[in-house]
Amino acid sequence: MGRSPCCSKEGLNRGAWTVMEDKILTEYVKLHGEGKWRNLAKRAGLKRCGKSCRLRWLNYLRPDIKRGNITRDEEELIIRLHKLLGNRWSLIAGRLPGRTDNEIKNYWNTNIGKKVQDHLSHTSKRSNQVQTQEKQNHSVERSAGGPAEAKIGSSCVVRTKATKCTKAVNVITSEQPIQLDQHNQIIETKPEVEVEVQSSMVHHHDPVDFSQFMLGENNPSNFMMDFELEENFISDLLNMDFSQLPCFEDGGDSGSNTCDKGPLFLNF
DNA sequence: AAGGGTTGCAACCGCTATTCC
DNA sequence: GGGAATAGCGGTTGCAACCCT
Repeated sequence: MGRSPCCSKEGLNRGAWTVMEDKILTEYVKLHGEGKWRNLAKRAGLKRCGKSCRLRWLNYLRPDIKRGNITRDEEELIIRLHKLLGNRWSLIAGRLPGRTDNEIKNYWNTNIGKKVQDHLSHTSKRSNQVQTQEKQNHSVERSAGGPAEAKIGSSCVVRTKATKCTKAVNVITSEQPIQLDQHNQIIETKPEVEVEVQSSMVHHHDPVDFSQFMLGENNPSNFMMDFELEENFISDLLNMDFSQLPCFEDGGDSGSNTCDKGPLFLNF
């Protein structure tokens, strides 16, 4: 395409922003608003590329930014949304007022992802014997979402760019649902989870043979549901109150909030 | 106290999508 | 319609702070 680089790097500052730079950028954005970042950088007299200015503003200088101290509620929400959306950090951040995609991504990679990894390595030891035969038959496939997603598995992840859709999907997954105890530690759960998704807004084209998505006859754990989502569908999905979903309800007695108590119905 | 290793996070990079002319 | 500019995203890197021996 012959696209020019976002900035010529000569003569531009890189690395950590100084207090003065922050002040200049903040004052300028307050005065003139966001957008046109390349011109903004020039006009504000900042020796930074526009991209860098945009990132600094969005991730650090915006007045509505909440920083640090991610609460347990927020962490649980991140886990739920990640399970649903995968590494769509910006979408996840959109559900957490004041949080940025970068912060959530970092938090996931340094905190939650680690817990999940520990959890999975622990459970994988225990289930090693059972899975040995399956591993011989199927190569381990990585999900499309990168390392963290590969660690967690993606059986409930809704891919927002896809080609096919379904009326109803019924997935029995052997994946371990994630539950946090009151000390924020991942706890063991029952291995079998039934997930059912129903949608009235997705397209109703040809019936889909879901067996084609299965990695193996009895190994749906890496199954990923692919939908072609209409704009209002994904918008509804992201605007709904996740706490109202049966899957995300506490169940009243245990503090658990995952799919271990029965089918998950997503009715749109 | 020192220095080597680890961690957390801000910033950068490369890419795609969208908008504008 | 095509190319450039801009916006936005997710993955990766660099480095300061912290921890451990």
